[in-house]
Amino acid sequence: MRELVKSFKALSDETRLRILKLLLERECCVCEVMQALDISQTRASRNLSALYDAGFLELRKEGLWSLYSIDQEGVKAYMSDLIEAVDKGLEGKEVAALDRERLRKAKRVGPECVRRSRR
Amino acid sequence: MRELVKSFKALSDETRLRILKLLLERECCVCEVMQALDISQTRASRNLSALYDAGFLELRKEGLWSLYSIDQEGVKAYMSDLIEAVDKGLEGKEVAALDRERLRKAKRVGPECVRRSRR
DNA sequence: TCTTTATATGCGCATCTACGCCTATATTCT
DNA sequence: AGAATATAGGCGTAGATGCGCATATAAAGA
Repeated sequence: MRELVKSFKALSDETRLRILKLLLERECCVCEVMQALDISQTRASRNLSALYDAGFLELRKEGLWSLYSIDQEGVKAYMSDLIEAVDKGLEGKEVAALDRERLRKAKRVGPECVRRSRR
Repeated sequence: MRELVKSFKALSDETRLRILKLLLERECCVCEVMQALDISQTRASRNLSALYDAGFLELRKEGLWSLYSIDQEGVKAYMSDLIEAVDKGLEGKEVAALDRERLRKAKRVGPECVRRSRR
């Protein structure tokens, strides 16, 4: 689950999505990214790193260039994590002690948790 | 694309993922969510709203309760957006003027964009 | 009507995030 | 070696985010 949060964080930024869009076309160096998206070098570099750290990109060094490209395996892993998570209800059960019927019968029409948590 | 960023933002929080996990089990009121996840009322309410605003939840009022549940249609829409986005390279082309070969031939071995953007 | 209870929200604060500026590092060319 | 260039990273800051506290609102029930 923690892994999923990390992936979603990496994807919840317009600049990074634009970078992904660009890299879906083809492998690019930082310079090309900054040109194509008309953003600063720092910004391009930082966001590429972020996507890399999240496992969405591959990095290949060639001379002065850092060539980034989509990491097919990483994306595949993300997609299958996502699908599996939904499939099995995001791992384990969170419900546990939850039982609305029981609470209803226990006199109170609903849990008076607010009050309890206040004092 | 903007819509996707919004969705990813909503999903990039552990509390909200736990809420989704819970709601995959069954519909819950705010009280139940705060109990099951052992979080404050404010926190439960705010995060439920966030998921609702992002289109992942449905809301049904019954007496004093706000009953939240997974919005099947919303999730479906998200998944298809996601898949379609990847499929068509996240809408439109970003590459445009990008041409590494051209740049290579233009004397410079690589774009000297850093320098250019500095002054 | 008065009380209880569930939920939502304004305010303030601590923290996180994105990014610009500047500089260090590394590689290549002369 | 010295110069040019591509990239990364430190530092500072503005803005976003998460959340607790207190309170407003609304729906029942007594």
